[in-house]
Amino acid sequence: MTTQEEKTRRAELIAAASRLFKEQGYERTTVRDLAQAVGMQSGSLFYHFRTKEEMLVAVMAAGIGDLTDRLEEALGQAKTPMDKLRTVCRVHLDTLLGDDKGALSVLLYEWPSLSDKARAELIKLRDSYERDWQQVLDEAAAAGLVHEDTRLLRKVLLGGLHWTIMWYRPEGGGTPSDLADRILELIIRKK
Amino acid sequence: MTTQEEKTRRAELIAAASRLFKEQGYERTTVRDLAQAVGMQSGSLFYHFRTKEEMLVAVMAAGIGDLTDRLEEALGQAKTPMDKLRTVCRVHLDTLLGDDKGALSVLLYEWPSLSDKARAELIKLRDSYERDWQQVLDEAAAAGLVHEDTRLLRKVLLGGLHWTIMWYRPEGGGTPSDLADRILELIIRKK
Amino acid sequence: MTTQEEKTRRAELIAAASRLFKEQGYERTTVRDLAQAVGMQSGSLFYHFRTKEEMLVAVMAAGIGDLTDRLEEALGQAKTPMDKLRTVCRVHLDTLLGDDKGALSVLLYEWPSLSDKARAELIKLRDSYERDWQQVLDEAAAAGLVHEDTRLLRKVLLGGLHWTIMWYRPEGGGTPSDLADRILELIIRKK
Amino acid sequence: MTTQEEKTRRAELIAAASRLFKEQGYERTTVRDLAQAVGMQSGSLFYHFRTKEEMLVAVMAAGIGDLTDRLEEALGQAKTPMDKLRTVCRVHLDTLLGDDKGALSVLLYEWPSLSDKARAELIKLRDSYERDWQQVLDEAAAAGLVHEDTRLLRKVLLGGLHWTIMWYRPEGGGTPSDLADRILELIIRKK
DNA sequence: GATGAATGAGATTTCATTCAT
DNA sequence: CATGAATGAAATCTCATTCAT
Repeated sequence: MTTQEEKTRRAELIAAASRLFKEQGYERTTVRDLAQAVGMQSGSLFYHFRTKEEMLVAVMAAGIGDLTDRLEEALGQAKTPMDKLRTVCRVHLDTLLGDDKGALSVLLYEWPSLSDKARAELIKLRDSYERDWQQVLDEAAAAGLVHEDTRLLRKVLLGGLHWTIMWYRPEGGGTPSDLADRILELIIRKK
Repeated sequence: MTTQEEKTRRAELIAAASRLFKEQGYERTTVRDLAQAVGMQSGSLFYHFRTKEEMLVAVMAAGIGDLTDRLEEALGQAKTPMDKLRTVCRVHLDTLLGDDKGALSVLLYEWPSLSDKARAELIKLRDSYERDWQQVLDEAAAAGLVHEDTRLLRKVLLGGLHWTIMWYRPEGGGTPSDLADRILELIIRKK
Repeated sequence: MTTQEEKTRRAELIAAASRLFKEQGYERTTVRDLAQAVGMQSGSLFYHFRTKEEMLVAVMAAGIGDLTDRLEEALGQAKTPMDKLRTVCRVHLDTLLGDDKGALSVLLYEWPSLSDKARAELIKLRDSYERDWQQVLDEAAAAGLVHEDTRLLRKVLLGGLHWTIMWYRPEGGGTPSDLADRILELIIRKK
Repeated sequence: MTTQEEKTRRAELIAAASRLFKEQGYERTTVRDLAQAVGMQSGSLFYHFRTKEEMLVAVMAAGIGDLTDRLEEALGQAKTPMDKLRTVCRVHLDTLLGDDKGALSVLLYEWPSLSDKARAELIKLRDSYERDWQQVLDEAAAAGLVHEDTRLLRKVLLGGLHWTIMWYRPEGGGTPSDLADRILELIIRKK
């Protein structure tokens, strides 16, 4: 029960932090902003998290964990290399640009705000996500769908997708999935 | 003479700010850090710049201005669409990853730190740079070298290039120009 | 209880600020002075007041509010026009020159230190006090006690009273009430 | 010649300081404001005045000196006690409220900004002015025009006149001389 | 006489964090 | 679990003043 509520409160906090860190940036978001967003006093936050950075880490970990989960679930239903390729791109943009809290964009753009220690922890999670991507790209390359330098392709394509957050506007820009498909077109080799 | 020295001092300050903002981020760099880097007292900074943000803007304006200059000069010597394509990518990565002060990476990654007013000023400069890119991509598409959705391609390719700063390491990664060529390969259509 | 303590702490701060602003002037009083006077760190002040100016406004509002309260209470016990006339003068000088914290003299002499916004808020309070004066003077004029240009008289007499703070010395100067009576003599017509 | 120009420059500075100290207050006026108002750099001020306070003293001394001069000249032409009474009031308000630079109001309202040492110097000048007033009031009392407690009357009347600067507005308020006459009415005994 | 650059002390304010209740 | 108050270090910025040129 207590644990239940604890989980709830923590989750609320992480959701609020995601949103605020995304909107205003980590450094510019104060502990008071965070507390106010969930209706508590700033001192109370420190019952749930030991430091502000711990909140940032929690947001990021939730972001990357959630993303990986979504990806693996979606990949389970994709059969062909082409299907899988489409899936990785769509899931990435749906998560990044969809109207969820924004944990993924915090992960990307507040990376330099992390201390070295915190970074190490998160790198593992990120690597696991990128491993999934790597597999999909390798299969696609084997099928002649994309350039065979898949390690480079992974980094560049992910970079291109990440950057969409700087310019994508839902109004008149199509859905994130549409955009993912159009971007994929740019790097697909003719069959 | 006076103007000369003024330029020198201001330029020194901008160079130091570029470096520090890149290394530590804008928010985490204090005016004391900045002052110390050029050997003055923190109060003296404000003789040259009215606010810390004004320094950020100066760094960014210098970064994008310098980049545009370099690009236009280099494009003057490029003849074919393919040459031009290679040029825009190379100049971009040389500037971003080369061992200069890092003004360009500050421009990219501290964009959210700007006030709306400051942003407006810089958008003009950025647009001018992107217009050059657009022309090159349009020519390349006309020659069948790249996908014809050049507006999207511009954004995605630039995003991919921008992101290299997150993972590129000079040791064993080839030169920035090499990397530019390899990235270009990923989106070039067969001739 | 909490409210009680809150009130206490805030009141302490206002009292200290009254004294210091009176003694040294608003601009020359630092927040460190203020904090030290109540035994806290300078940063802690900003838990209670958002800015230094907010403290000035609080001092002034307390000063004028207190003065109006005293006046209205005292007027309740005055019967004749002459009694009332004596009352307004006495209350004014007792408050201004009496050994309370000095909020009223801060109100008078730091008026130009206020921002326009803050001033507007206080003008209402001041007007309410001057309305009480106006009534008393009007009654006195009707009774032939003072010159009938009561609006001018109000301003000039109040000015004369305000200015006493520049020269009144308790030692050998009589009490503030005595002084009030003597000043009143200067403008009384008919006995 | 040099002395001539020196005088000119100094006078310019004092005039500008009068105006700025009156408009913004002494503490809120920066040395840069002052310098800019006469078209020089802030460092150059210190050739003419050793400190900022020295400028304040110069403004005040000029203010009180000028006032005394005007008064003594005007008194020379006044014959009767009543004439003289009118003269002291008119000269005072003309100088205080007239559209000159405002040195007199600076004298009155920035008095607390002075260091003790500077104050001592100015007190002499002020006393000389008040002695002139005292004589006029004494004559007037002897003639039965005003209350015989002339020392108190001097202080209170001067206070009332000083305070006009807080509320007098040229538009629709009559001239300063008119106002002086009306104020005089308030304290004149029946003829 | 004047300037431009710098100084350096100090101002207000911010904010993550602590802790008694 | 939460609060309200406070801490204290540090941040940006201000400004009278100095001084070499």
